[in-house]
Amino acid sequence: MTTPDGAPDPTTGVYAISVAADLVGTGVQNLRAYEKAGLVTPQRTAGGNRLYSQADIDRLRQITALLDQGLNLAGITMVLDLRDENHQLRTTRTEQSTRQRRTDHP
DNA sequence: CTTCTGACA
DNA sequence: TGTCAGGA
Repeated sequence: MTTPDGAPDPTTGVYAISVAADLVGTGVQNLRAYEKAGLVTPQRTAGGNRLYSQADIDRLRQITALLDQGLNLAGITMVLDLRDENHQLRTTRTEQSTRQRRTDHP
């Protein structure tokens, strides 16, 4: 089930674990370890194969970057959680504030 | 491709 | 603790 280098499967639009691994620059075993730690949650095929989307690849890149900076998996979990949480808060807040600004200064 | 297990810095 | 290697 090997996919061509760097190219996502056209039918599924996602990467196999092997291409995701050397795309990020690590082994497949580590990616499973990251999933076990809850750092990434790739979808699964009917056969049980992991399907890494482009968003998952970006997430994996952030993980390795944070890993190089000396954080452990627990720390990275907090960072990514806070990052998602803050993103939600920011988007809702900017929507409200723009709505507020329009009413304050028409 | 999957899971599990053991070993190393 | 995270990473890597081998085998089912």
